Amino acid sequence: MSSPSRPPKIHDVAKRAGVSVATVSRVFSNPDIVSEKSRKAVEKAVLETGYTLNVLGRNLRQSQVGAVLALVPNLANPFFSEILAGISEVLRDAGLNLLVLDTRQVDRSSPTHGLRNYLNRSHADGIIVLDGSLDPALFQSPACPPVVQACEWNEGVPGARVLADNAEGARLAVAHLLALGHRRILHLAGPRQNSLSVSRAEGVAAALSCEGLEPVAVIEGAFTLRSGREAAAAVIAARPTAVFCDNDEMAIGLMAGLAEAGLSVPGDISLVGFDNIEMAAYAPVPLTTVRQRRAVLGQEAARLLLSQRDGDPSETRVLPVELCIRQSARPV
Amino acid sequence: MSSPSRPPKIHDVAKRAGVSVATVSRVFSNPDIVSEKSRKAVEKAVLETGYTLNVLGRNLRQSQVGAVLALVPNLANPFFSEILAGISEVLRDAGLNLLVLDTRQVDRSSPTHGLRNYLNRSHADGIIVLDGSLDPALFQSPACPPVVQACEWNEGVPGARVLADNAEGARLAVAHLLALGHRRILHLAGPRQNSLSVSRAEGVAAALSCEGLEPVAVIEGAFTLRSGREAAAAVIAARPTAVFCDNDEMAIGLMAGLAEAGLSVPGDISLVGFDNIEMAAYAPVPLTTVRQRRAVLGQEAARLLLSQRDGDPSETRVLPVELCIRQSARPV
DNA sequence: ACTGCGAATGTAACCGGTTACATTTACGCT
DNA sequence: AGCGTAAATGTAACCGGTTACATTCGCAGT
Repeated sequence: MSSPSRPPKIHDVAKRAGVSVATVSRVFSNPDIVSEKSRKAVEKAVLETGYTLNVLGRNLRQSQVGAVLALVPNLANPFFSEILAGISEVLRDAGLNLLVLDTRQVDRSSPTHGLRNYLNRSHADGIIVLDGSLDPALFQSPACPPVVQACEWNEGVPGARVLADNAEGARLAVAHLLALGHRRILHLAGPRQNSLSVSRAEGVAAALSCEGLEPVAVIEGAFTLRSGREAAAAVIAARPTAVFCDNDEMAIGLMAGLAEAGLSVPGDISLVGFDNIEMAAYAPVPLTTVRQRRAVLGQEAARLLLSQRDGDPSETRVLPVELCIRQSARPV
Repeated sequence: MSSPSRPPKIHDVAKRAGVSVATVSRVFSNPDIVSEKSRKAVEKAVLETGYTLNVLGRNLRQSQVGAVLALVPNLANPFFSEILAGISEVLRDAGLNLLVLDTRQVDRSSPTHGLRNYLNRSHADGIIVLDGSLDPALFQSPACPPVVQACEWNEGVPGARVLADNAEGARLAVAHLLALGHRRILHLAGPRQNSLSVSRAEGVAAALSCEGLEPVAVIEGAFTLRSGREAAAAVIAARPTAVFCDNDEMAIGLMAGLAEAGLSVPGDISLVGFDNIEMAAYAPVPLTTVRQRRAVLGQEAARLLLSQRDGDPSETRVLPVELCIRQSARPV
């Protein structure tokens, strides 16, 4: 449309439309306060020049980035993708972009490089932390934007939290096994220091203590398929009649490991998982598990971040979970 | 450390260190050209004031965003998470951030809103497109930054491409089935217009034509577990001895559907998938499939984008695939 | 005609860095 | 001492918008 040389600036549009730059700016940010006549003139000039707003200029002046950073422990882990989708959805409606950073890929501790650089108002307008293993000191800086923790959490980190009712979910799962008559129940847990593992262990203990029981063993896994399979030998050695797994992937891995050892699920051992990933229904034996709505969790995290940014006090929101009964657990 | 009022600016640091703002700036961007003495003074002043660089200012001046945008068809689909991880890794090493946008969540066509706003130099320094179904006209604007297509692609979109050797993968899979003696082979494909489906269909045809054969049927699915399961009835009706599925999820879904119908894999029907998702090895019957390295694909896409940004000509890179033999396919 | 007032618009400072260019400094050499 | 040159530093313009504040305009009321 115009000279092919350099991209048109707001100034060019203003000159062409016969108005000031302020008016052009207002047409973009607050069209209602400019007269019909000027507005039309500006819109025409925009079309003629092919002008597009340079967001960098606006962002600098308004001291905002227009993006929120999500810190995920492992971007390749499908568990997080649905949470991210929920986050993304809410952010988009608020006109914000989603930045994603894999905390594994980044130097977590260096005082001057690595993660610290990202935790800055000029990098993101807010941060959603899905990784409970980060140093809380990182978030103490006055330059750090508002923070919301989702899914996993860490006591030292300030700001709102949104999490599934992990203890209740584990309690439901184990209560289900107890109701089926199981007494020798094993807990295939996540990493010891992980906040999810801790609260799920509480739920397990709560359910078992009603009957005066304890787990026949607690085995530590890594939330992965492989670690589930590798736990099979140790599980068998403990001779449980049922296993509660801290997530579905370990449960499915364990299923494979038990099959290799010639044991059948649920014939020899009953299994309950956690998360209700889509694959749970398609496992060798459809998996009884605890559903947590990951998309909702992401949405809620984004909403909390937005309201925190607007000055609302930070709160902790606990999302309900429910038992999803399939075929991997049955009476002794 | 300093006044709690407003965050320190580069000017404050300069005054404190007794140097000019230019020197401070140079300490950050090019420390080698400033004298030892000044450098120490600046570093000391930075610590004392708690100064942190405001990236917005720098970005505006340098007309760069410091981020690359990835356009994914469905963020909740775990297939993409590993690609994103690969992209993220390379970008991080180049000092760039990863922005993610779910193209489902966004108005694809509006001329003034939706996607178009994002395809702008002031939004991202480059774009990686993982969605082959976008209108190529979107990328024609002179304000659009460099584009790389990965995985799926669209002929009309300019720029480099990186893709797995889909045709070869499909050919390998079907040749494997032929070698096992299968003659009645069915193709459970992706959506008809999808670029992956198209090239995989070519590979299927290439392998079959060597024997003068054609698929006994082609069924269109949606790359999902559910669509695989739902295809079971139509599959059975066509009476194949083997099925090649365009991805692992449909294969696993189909496995479930066949089991419900009382058919065994590979006893009654052999199955081959595509992708080698982690779950493939843990399916009810470990799935023979075609491996494509998704992380590598993402890395390569990011590398191509970087070199394209540096002025290198855009090229198309085809990544090798390999057959991964497990237990879901066996001789007739 | 004059005043008052709200709506519309314009001017110019400002956001916080980077960097071209000018200037100063340090130092070796005749 | 005088000069030339390279290294180090400083000054101020610049990136491209937004917005506080001042100004002008339009119109109703007396």
